[in-house]
Amino acid sequence: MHDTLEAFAIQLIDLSHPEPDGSRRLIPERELCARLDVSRGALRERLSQLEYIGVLSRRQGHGTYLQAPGPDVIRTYFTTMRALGFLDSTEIAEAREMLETVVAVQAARRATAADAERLRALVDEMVACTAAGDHDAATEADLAFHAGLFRIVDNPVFTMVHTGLAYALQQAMHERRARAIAAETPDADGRTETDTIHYPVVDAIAANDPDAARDAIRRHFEIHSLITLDTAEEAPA
Amino acid sequence: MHDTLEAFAIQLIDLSHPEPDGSRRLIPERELCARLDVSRGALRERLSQLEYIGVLSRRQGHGTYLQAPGPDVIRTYFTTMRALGFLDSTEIAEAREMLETVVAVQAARRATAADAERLRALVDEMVACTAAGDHDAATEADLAFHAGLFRIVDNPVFTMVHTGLAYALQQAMHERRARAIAAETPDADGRTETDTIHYPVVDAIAANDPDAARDAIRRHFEIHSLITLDTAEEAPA
DNA sequence: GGAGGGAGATTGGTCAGACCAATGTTGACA
DNA sequence: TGTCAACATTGGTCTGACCAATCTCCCTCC
Repeated sequence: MHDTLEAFAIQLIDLSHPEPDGSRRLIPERELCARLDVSRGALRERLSQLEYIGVLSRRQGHGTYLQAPGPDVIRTYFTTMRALGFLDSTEIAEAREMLETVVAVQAARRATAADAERLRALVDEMVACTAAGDHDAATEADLAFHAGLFRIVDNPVFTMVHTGLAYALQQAMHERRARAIAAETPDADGRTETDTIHYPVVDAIAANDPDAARDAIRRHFEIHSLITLDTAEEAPA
Repeated sequence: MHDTLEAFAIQLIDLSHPEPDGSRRLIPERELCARLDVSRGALRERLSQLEYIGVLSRRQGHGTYLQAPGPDVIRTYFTTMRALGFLDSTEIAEAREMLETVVAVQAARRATAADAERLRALVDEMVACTAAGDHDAATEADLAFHAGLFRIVDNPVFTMVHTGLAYALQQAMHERRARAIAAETPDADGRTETDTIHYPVVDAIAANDPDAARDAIRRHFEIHSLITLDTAEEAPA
């Protein structure tokens, strides 16, 4: 078992059979051991690594499957690094904002009218939730809006990284949003600045105007940044 | 062992002792099993996951250490996904170019004169290598230049992601560069377009001009893109 | 005949103990 | 004092067994 993980993974393809849903079912672990001439313990160590990165799932009493990883594959990666103090929230938040900026610009280049409408609907929903006092739902809609930007650009690497960063920041984002809401004075329509700042982003994307999108998302982060939210974490070292 | 990986990792901190180099040495596996009330096999499955993401290293006959992950932690992640066909080179290349674009812009905001000089030296070296006919060394210098952009911005998330993407593209990049060099006609100084296109990036960064940096890096990718390099890969499904 | 349920098979999850392999440590010997 | 062999430490692997969740199939009962 001194192969690289990718070499090991490739071997598994030949030791599996296709399923109707597009995944591939591996032969049972005990057979795999025999075929690869390795003990079950060593095999399971490798399988658990592949499971960790989301390309493999195991169900007791059912089987083991090779599958396309979901968008949250990188999630545990960042949350673990953050939990151990090897990344702090400031660094994660900074990366997220730079990522969203470039994605908003790219989305403005690529968005169809339908894409823009979907985005606008999400902002409308967020505003409605805020007006109704349901801040948790509003935060959900907020997250959906940002995920929507990535959906337009439709690059799996960016989507995975962004999803992972969003998870790692989730706690901080909820707290920050609650604080922002509390500090803001709603206008006549019950909208907070946090809500309305999203519309220029939608407008720019609907107009396919990358430069306007860059300005709008930048203004958004100016009043809604998570950077420097908490820097008091300490590394375990 | 139904904890999340980050919860498990946090437990380990208390079961380790600091080392002079800043890492933390875990107590032996057999003791860990007893303390965590779990079998060695199950424990090792978890440890191998942490090892995979680079926050833990194991040396036979030596010990197990918690450590800060290096910049290449995400490498196996992308290479494995690519090997299994869940990511293709086009997607990886696109992400890399968008990432480098935003990083070049940010670098232009933050770069000191010393930063810019380091970058310029790398391009000079690349040009010298090309002129001397050492295309491998030139490619190395090229990679170092792009890594240098990330060093200026100094965000560990971006650095990790970029390093991982670069690894996953390494083969493709070498091939592409060899092809580009072969197709180009050097100018009077023996410089190819691939070489000289880097200087405007350095100039923009030295001038702390983000907009110029964006234009320069975009022009760079227009003649040096890896996107659509190969799209003939097939998913194992 | 159809629905429900239980026995058994399948398969991943865990455990225990042993031995192998690499590394570090100690102390005897030249 | 330097060298090296024996031993201790520690991660790496193997074997075989049993547990737990799930599925399959057939029997029973309505």
